[in-house]
Amino acid sequence: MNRSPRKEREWKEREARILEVARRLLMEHGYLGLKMDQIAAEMEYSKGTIYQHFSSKEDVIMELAAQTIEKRLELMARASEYKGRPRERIAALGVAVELFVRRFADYFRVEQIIRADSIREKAAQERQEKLTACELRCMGIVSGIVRDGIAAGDLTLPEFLTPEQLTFGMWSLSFGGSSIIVTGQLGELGVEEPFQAIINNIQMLLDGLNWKPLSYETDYPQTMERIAEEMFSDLLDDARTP
Amino acid sequence: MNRSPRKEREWKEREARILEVARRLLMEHGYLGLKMDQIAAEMEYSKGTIYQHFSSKEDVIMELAAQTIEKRLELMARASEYKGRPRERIAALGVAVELFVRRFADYFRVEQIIRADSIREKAAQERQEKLTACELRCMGIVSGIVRDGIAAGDLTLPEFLTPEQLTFGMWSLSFGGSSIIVTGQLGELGVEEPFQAIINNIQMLLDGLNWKPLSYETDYPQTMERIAEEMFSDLLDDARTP
DNA sequence: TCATTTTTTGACAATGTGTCATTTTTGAAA
DNA sequence: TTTCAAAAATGACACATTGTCAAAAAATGA
Repeated sequence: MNRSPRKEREWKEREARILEVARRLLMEHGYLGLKMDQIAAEMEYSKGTIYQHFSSKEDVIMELAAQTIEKRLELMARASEYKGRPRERIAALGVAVELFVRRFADYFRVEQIIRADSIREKAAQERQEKLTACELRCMGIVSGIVRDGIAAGDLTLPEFLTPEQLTFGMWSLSFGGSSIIVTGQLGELGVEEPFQAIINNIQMLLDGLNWKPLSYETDYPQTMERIAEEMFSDLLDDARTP
Repeated sequence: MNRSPRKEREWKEREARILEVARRLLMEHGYLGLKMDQIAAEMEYSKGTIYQHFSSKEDVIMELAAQTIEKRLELMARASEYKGRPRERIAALGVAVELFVRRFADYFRVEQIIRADSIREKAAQERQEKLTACELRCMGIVSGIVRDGIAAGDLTLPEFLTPEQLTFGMWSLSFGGSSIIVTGQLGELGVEEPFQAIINNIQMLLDGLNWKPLSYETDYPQTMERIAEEMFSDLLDDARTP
């Protein structure tokens, strides 16, 4: 349909700007408060033009979500490259995911929104698939490391737990915890340092499975500190002391 | 404002019917597909009457959510009464929550929806507080049992994990896992028996913390089976074999 | 320069929420 | 049984927002 040398670039730039504005407005006013008219106004384009890029408001949000997951996938992929024993690589993933949630809290809130029904359905097919594929690859990275651990002889799973089920467990802990954190209602509950709590709970889970080296045999906090500095220095700055 | 002997009963009955219809429509068509007009039509009342009970669509959903949490609190409170060692009582909570999610999957999806932004804000103040209070009491039940475990000498938490943080961990695992299950996209990921997986992961977590009796010292699956039959026979029927 | 194609625009139809003046029902006193 | 004021129910309406599309404007290139 479309062909153009530099037109293509301009088109992409504009799409990026739409998403930028949309993300800001979404964070400011929430799902119900995001208005297509307002996006158009802030962009100094008309609504019709926005609809040239996206088929609906939900479609915009879906694309924001896709960006989210891609960002996380990127960080996780980076972390999984860490040279070390499998359990240390899991710790590296922990660093990645924590940094992701802290540094891109807005991204995460978008993920929350699209999980609530209906929104997914109204988005373009293509975007949905992109998103599902990304999620799958994220899971794949984790369960790959679990299998590496088994192969290395560091981990023997009980017969009632498959690698996918363990992955699901860590995923649930991380996702559920982050959801609760981001949604707010945590302050009143007296949970200190919730991010650290997620990581510590995962450590205890892995200890329970006797995944070597155990948490008291290795200084994982130090390892994670090092990983953060070595692999994610670009994202670090103030995220450590909020 | 209102006073009436049997009027009051009729009012409550109608409110219950509104919620019943709303819940069904919400489950059928999702958040965006829930129309106040349609609720009115199915009720054979006019829209204005619905608005006498609820200030907005979001307010209706919020009340559905409050029912959700109340239901869960009820089941959890029942489970916590189990006469046994603290870790067994945690297992009882596991039974309760699993039954809750399976038996009241629709309730849970509502909880999902209200976590996505904005909806909360548009609901009546009173309903919001009711909901937060319920959540707090749910957490309280769990951390109470954790403290009982410590007091009984069955559990010694490492200095880096408070009872609230452990509670937060189990909560995240359970909530996150249930969210992922209910939202669907699980089939493609190759996770078998996800409910059992949640429970097993929690068991491994508690083993990692050395909470006695450890999972291989006691037949927890059998214990849970028994608890289900003794304490929750009214909810059991087909929930065991889906 | 001007004809043709592409892009942008914003008025508009469609849909839905929440309100409120008007109508209907209720129930107690006459 | 009739009467009438208070309470409850109604649905037309005002308003907001989405998504569309014919018309206007801009870009292209001969």
